[in-house]
Amino acid sequence: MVTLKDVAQKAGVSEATVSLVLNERPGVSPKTRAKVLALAHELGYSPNAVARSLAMNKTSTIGLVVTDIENPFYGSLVHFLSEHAQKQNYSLLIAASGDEIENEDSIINVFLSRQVDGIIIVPSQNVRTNYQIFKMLKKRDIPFVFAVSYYPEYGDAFVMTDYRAGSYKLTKYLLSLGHKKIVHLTGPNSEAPLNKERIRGYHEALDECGLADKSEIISCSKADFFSGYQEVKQLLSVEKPDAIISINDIMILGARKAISEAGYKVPKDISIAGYDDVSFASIIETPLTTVKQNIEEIARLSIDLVIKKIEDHTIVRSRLLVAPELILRDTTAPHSDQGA
Amino acid sequence: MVTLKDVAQKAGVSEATVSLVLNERPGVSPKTRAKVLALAHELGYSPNAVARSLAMNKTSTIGLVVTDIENPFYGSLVHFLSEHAQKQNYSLLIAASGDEIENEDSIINVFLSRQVDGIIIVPSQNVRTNYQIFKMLKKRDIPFVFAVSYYPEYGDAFVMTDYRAGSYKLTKYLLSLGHKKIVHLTGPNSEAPLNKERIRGYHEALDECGLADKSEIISCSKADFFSGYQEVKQLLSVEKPDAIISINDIMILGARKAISEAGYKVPKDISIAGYDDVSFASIIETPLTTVKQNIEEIARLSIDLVIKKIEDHTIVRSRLLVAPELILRDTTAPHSDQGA
DNA sequence: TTAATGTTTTAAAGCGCTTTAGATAAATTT
DNA sequence: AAATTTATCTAAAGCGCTTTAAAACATTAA
Repeated sequence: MVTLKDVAQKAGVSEATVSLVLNERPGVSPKTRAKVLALAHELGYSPNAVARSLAMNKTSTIGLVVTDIENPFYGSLVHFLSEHAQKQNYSLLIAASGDEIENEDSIINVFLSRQVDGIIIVPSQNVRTNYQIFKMLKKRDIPFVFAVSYYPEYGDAFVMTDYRAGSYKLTKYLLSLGHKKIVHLTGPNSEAPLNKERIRGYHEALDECGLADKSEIISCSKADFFSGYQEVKQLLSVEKPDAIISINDIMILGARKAISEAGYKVPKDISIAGYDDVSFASIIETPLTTVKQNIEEIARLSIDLVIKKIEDHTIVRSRLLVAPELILRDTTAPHSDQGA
Repeated sequence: MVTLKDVAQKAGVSEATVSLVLNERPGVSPKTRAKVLALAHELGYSPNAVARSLAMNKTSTIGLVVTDIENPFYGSLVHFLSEHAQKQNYSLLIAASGDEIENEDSIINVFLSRQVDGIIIVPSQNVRTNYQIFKMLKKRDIPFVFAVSYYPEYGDAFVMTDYRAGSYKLTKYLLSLGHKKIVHLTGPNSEAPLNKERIRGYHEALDECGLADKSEIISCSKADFFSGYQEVKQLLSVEKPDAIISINDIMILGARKAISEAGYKVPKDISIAGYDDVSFASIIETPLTTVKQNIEEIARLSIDLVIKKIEDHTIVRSRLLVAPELILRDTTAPHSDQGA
């Protein structure tokens, strides 16, 4: 392995000089600069970032703890986070928590040990009872930001979709189609921002139309396909709503399965809509009406925010909401009372 | 920040002793060991992995360069890689190449600069013309393994599905249903192992049934939904095959769209099958017959292999093929000649 | 009691870099 | 030509850890 020292010796200058050259710092003559550069190239010198980090007390590394990369939504998020981090010359240390709270904590500790400059957390949707770790991060002044979700009381930076607005828009749209009974499928922890804000938007829309009494929230034990299927199967055995919406795209596909099995057609008998607009939403047989989260924007803002916090340590609070977009496809149709 | 030195001073011992204790090395009395441990805990000492790496010339970090995490298949792979790396006390530095060859190279260089202990490469499917980087890795004796795909001439370690076997099984199955004309949709670079081996399996199965002359490969410009749609639309305007298979699940959904638009029913008129068994394959309206890759196994073997290479530098070659599994769902049915 | 052996402990060097303060050389001013 | 100023360069310390070789101490054997 060729080190800075080697370059210095070959070039007949001090290590300090080589360091200055390689970091494009002023105070070295064009002549020596050229000589050093040539030699470095010739020897195939590649700086040792570990040594550099130790000396500078900065690793140019961001730690990313993410619940579940398997989920295409998070996969996409990781993709854009990686892309933007690279652009800014940061590397990403990534670890999947598998949606387990304890894993989150231990991953964060590993990150700290590895001296990451900042941390991006895509938190588990499970219920957390112990917030020690975030208090600690704050006390130790480690820059961290929440992406996609967050804990309202802890951390003063997050980036996520304006869930309220998304659900509001979607519900309004369904109401405009003449639907009255719109059932909202939600995840297990209805206090999680991911669920709560969506429900808020839903309620606001209903209220505005004087349909508050039609509100029906069904809380699924897990926010997955099977859970959506089961809950809707159960639901349909007692009543037939006009429409069903959900906090993600996957659960609503489970719902659709139950709907088909019950002998109803989508969207003729029941309109359905998802949330997220994951990759498959547009390519399935009946493309899904859904609310698209601008994942790339969330990723970009998250990276920028954490870097900002790293570089000027003075940021107070920034809570960024990214506007969602209503994507109309084929699973929603006017209520059968209204003409098609 | 509390350092090893702080702990040493408080405990009234040397830094060397503290180091021995913290690394659970012999040669220190139980008494001092206890004292040091207690103090370390009390002070909230957390070792600085960067300093450690520099001293030991080992980072316990694996660099992962992956084409496209957005693709649920790779997302899932990354998930399991992360999980297994954590279990073995390695961290993962991840970067997405966005399927661009040049990015792959520059990412690898960043990894080298960061002194990763080894590299896992999930290569782009684009055609590579310059293999310098792999030669360099080899020359510098950097452990690296290819996952999911590989370059036959470069690198002596890879882990991937036995694509040949998967396509063979699937084709055999379709033949057993009475189909004769089975069209195979493949990606742009038919020399990439990902495509080549699949085609081999397909041909072997046809040959065995004396149907070699029925073989038809359609090469799509990109291995995505739209490309699958277009090629099959074109195909159906001239002939109607018995079945269509593909190198992944996404393209075959494109194909299905074209099939529907042409007025055919799946699977009554045309059977279709994908490859990969990505998450959505089972939850769409008509669940997809496909070949499941054992992603978790691929991930586990990749991590184990690279770590093995890191720890005992003597491995020669290991080319691991993971068995795929045929998943029968609802998009395949007997040929209409045969009774249902 | 001394020598020999074994156990614990530590001083010091080193990992590859950055940075600071001072040395040296060159350019400018009087 | 000497005195300043300015531009280049470098010695040395330091980042937080590991490791080696030797020192210090305790134990056992002779």
